[in-house]
Amino acid sequence: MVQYYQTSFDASFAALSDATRRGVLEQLAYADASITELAAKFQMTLTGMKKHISVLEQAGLVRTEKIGRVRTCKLGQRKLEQELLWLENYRQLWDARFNELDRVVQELKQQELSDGRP
Amino acid sequence: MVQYYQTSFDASFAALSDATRRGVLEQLAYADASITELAAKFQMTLTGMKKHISVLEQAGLVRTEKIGRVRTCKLGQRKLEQELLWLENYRQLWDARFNELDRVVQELKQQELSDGRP
DNA sequence: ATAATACTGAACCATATGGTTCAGTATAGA
DNA sequence: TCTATACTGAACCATATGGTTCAGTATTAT
Repeated sequence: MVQYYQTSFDASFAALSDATRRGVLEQLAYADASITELAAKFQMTLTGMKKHISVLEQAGLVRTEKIGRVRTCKLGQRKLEQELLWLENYRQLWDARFNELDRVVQELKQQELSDGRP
Repeated sequence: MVQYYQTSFDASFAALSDATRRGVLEQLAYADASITELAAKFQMTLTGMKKHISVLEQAGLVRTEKIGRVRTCKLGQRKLEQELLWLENYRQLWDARFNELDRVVQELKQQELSDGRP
């Protein structure tokens, strides 16, 4: 894994580790929203929501634009493709690892069998 | 999203938000390892590595077994399938959202055109 | 001009995180 | 039996997190 990805992964997975933030992302996938709207929907103070938005923005998952006194939040440029690839790769390794174990277990069983009947 | 998944997602994404822990998972996908081995590989005290392993264990990503004085760490039962599904779904929503924006932009262009020539 | 709205920043709080050291305990090896 | 190894737990530390309140500032509406 390249060093470059490390910090980026840290930030995006950390951003995803909070239910409110995952909810915000889902919400923004449905429609853009202001801080006030999001704060209301997730029952939180404006300041609290602002912090979450900052985290998402830092991770490149959300982009915001302030027009007048309203800051509108939209989905950012990152669609978590690298993270998706990491997970897919992991699942593949996991499967390979467990298939290998299965194989070993099968071999042991074979041995038992051949030990059983000479 | 069902409430049940929330805490589980919190734990697994939080576990993945650290480069050392992702490294440990990759390592364990390759071969089981003791705490000492992992601590050496990631240049950290035993106690430090033990904490990471605890986090991974809590998240169900790693399973350990102590035989004699050696605790061996192996991949856990969770292969992050739900998390993978969440990311896939998100990417899909993201694409849909941006395609929609493209469509709106196209419509605006069309309008400009028809405004241009009566 | 006044009042309401929308956000922002600082300060605070409790708890978590990622690491350490130090002092054990339990097991394995000579 | 003595010693080295492998882990474990408590305590500590600095910093981050997820939230709050309170006191602003900037915009919009009346």
